[in-house]
Amino acid sequence: MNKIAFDTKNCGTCPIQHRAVCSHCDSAELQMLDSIKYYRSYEAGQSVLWAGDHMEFVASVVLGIASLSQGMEDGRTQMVGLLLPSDFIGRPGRNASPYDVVAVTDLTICCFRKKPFEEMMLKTPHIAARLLEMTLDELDSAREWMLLLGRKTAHEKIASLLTILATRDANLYKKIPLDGMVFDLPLTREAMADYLGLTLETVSRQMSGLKKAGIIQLEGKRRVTIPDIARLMAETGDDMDGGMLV
Amino acid sequence: MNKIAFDTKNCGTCPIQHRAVCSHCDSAELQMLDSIKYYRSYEAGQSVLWAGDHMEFVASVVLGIASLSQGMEDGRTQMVGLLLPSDFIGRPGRNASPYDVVAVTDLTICCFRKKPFEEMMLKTPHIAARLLEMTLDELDSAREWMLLLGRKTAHEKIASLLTILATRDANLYKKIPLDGMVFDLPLTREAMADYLGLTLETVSRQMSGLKKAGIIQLEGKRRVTIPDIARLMAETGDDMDGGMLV
DNA sequence: TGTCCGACTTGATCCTGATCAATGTGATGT
DNA sequence: ACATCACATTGATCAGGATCAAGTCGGACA
Repeated sequence: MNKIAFDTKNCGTCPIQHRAVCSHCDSAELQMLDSIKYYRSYEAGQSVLWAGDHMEFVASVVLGIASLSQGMEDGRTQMVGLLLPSDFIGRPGRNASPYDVVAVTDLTICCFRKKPFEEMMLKTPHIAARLLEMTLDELDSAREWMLLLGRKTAHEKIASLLTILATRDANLYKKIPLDGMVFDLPLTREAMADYLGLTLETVSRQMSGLKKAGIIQLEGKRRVTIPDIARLMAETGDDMDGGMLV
Repeated sequence: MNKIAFDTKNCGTCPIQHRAVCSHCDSAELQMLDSIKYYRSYEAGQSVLWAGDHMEFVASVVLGIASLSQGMEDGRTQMVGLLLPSDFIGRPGRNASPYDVVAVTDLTICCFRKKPFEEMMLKTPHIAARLLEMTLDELDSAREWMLLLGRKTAHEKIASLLTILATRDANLYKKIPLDGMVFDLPLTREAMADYLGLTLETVSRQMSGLKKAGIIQLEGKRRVTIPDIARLMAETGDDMDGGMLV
């Protein structure tokens, strides 16, 4: 998944988003980026963009989580992207978002005015290269997600999501994925359902099932303890060798 | 979907794959690409690459259709990509395919040796830009596909697939999508099922259903006639305004 | 001409997850 | 302390697709 490390040195006041687009920033580039950037913050549940909205910026997630969703007329919705700190919003050469972008948790993004950002991209090829790399990573995770949506059972879907969230949390805080780990679900049951292509009732039932089976413990609605991560991963249906293909 | 037009002028002996990676080829670039390329052909059903295989090339589809699939241990598989002429196979900076690549129809691809191709990419930024554009297009269609897998009924899935294949056929031969159009399904029922996250029996039943409803006509197993494309599209569940977001 | 085989169709039944409905829980504010 | 509200759980029932099991069709080949 090639995420940017959560590390503030080298990049001054706005580290994450700079390094998200550029891992070899020189000071001229930093200065350029600084001059075209501004921040926006949203509360959990707020909409950042509606599908079809004009976008005058591209942006990078600084703090919190955002989702991309596609909707159908009758109200059915499917989440198609989950954006974490350092992930990129928007697309060079596109003026409108084809997706709803929603703040899942409280969210801060760093926006870059589109026109100058695109000009800068033309002048600094390694920014384009970095974007290509990030986009290919996103494509890979979209394809993994397609397998989940098309072929996994509700049970496997939930186990997969918990594994993803747990692993992500472990990486974020630079812990090795550990048995006995505790973390807070950043998603409501409804958001989990949208992610997994299920109803929120099914999500709730499956969570209760995993709890009864002793695979997870729940404290309140959001706090999850995973006593034995291998046991959870055994429920995902995934290949266990897990060797990342480079 | 930003596909390359099926047009041979300007690009000599190997037009499609060159223009797939480069819409502004100059002769030095063409010469360079020529020197590192070779062709491979496969029969329908043959495997091009197994997941995990070492890849010494990147490639571009010249003729025919290939699929990317993910498998699970127990044999369940999900198609995650359908590659048409001009589509790109492989990823700069990656040595093994994470997917099974299979020739859906008879297939010819044009391979470029990976090392020199990557070196060339570094020297010619518009190739990287073109790859970024293509990758973003693929990401968009993957996300559309996720909505289909997660939220559409079997009925809507089939209608969507037929619409996609019909539209694609119409574009390929530069016909305006037309009522009364006839085309051959390039996919077996099983491949359709893998594409849609269904079983082949369900695919078959839904096809029969559409036929009984008079929305499509079937001659033999593969030849499809669509008397009224709007009527088919009404079954997809999709937004009808269809304005491509640029 | 027959038979063989793979691709497809159709039928009967089962089961997972959706739907509809009621209830529970905890945080917030008054 | 209580009302309120959003979020979550649980139950009862239903239905869309999966599964298991025969059959059909059409082309290749002896």
